[in-house]
Amino acid sequence: MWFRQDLRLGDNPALLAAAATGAPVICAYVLDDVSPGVWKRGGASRWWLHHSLASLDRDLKRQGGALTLLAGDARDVIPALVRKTGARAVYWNRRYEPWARTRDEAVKRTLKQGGIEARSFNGSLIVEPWDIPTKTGAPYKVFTPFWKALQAGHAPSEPAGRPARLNLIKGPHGDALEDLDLLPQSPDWAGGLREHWTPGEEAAHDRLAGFIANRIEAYAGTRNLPGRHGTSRLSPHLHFGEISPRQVWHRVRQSGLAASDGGRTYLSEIGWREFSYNLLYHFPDLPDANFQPRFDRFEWTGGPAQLKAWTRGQTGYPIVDAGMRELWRTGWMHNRVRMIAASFLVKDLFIDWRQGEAWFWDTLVDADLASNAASWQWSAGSGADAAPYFRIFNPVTQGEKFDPDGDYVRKWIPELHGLGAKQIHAPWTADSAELARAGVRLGTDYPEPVVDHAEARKAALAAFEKIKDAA
DNA sequence: TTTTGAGTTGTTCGA
DNA sequence: GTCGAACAACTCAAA
Repeated sequence: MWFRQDLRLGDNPALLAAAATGAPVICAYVLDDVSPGVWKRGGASRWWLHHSLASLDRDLKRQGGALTLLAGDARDVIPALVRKTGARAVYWNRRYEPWARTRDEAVKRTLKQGGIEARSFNGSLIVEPWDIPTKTGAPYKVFTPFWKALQAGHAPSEPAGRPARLNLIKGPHGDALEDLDLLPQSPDWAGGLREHWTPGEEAAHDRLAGFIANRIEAYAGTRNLPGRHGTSRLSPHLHFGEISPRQVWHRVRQSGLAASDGGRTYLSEIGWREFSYNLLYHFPDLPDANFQPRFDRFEWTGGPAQLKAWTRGQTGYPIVDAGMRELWRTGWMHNRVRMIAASFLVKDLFIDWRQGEAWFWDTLVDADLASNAASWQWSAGSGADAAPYFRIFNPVTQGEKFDPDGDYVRKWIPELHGLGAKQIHAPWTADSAELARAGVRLGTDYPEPVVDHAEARKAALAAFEKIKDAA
């Protein structure tokens, strides 16, 4: 059993099939930093992976097995492991990243040439991207019809539990987890991650249960409020396959809330994950190239200084900076704020969305090639079914609307703590007495805005106008 | 083949 | 303060 991004024992099709053979099963994980090229896993994601592997190894040991850890190009490592162990078959759950598809096909070919059975399964998606075409056979490019078709024709079957009889044996000694170098050493910047997250299958189910018990009913409204704990925070668990979308779907149904506003809205977010994978599969350039080629002519005039202000949370727009600091500290950012921060990078700072995509890739614990690429292209306006060009978020209005008391900003930008709700999203509008009372020296404790949003908006509209004709 | 209806998440302006 | 319209035109998906 070759584990990849399916780090769970429950509802794991490849593991179930391996168990069903009755043969002894060796469990392996390969840290392959070679095959992904530029899309090698980022720092925050590596931290998560470390702990998720540790968790899976503990679970396997309880069943008499263990996880064999190996590093290197899976095209070499997997066949070598087969030779060493005398394995007769290798089972795994599919991945959809372009580099992973190429790699896995090669592994499969090599194994089959050697007379080894190689089987892959669907362990990550409700519907395989090739199983949900439009009536003309083309892939869906618009979310709503895609989601309708999925619900009508591809509702997932009941999730399976853990294999009832699993004959695990220990494989050869591989690398020690510590030697895979997944954790930051000097400096150890993972303190905020440890505070906020517990990787692993059990924690994933706890998160989901807590969400369904306490938050899903009000989700349609509270999901937009970054100062409240209104979302499920399941994204990293889903990314690593500690829980399957099918399990999520059925837990929500079992709760009886699937048809409520909150339940429907939440399940549609699972739908967006599916849609992103559908796009990535059919358009493998999605992470690297504008889906709409006319965006190739867009003039990205923002430079390194602006990018630095954005990544450090020093743009002078509190809602943007709060989000960027939450990301840096916890490896996660609230979805509403992701949209605001993305809109700001692209439409206020005129920086190519791919730079934002790369930053998120490195800093998010839930960094996922499909979701990250599809969402950045959506925000930039360059994607399939993207936001209309005139949809430019106003960071002040958004802050006032979705963080009305300023709690979220105060949490992540302590230097603005003394400002009231009226000024906290636009500190430059406070008069000098108010600033003095709050103990804020603008330009010293907290930056002046790096750009004037009203001007930037006009410039963005003009820039979009320029690339409008001739698609 | 042609037609028709629709398309995640917003902002601004003027009445 | 509130509300509706304008912001473009295009592409997608299905009838």
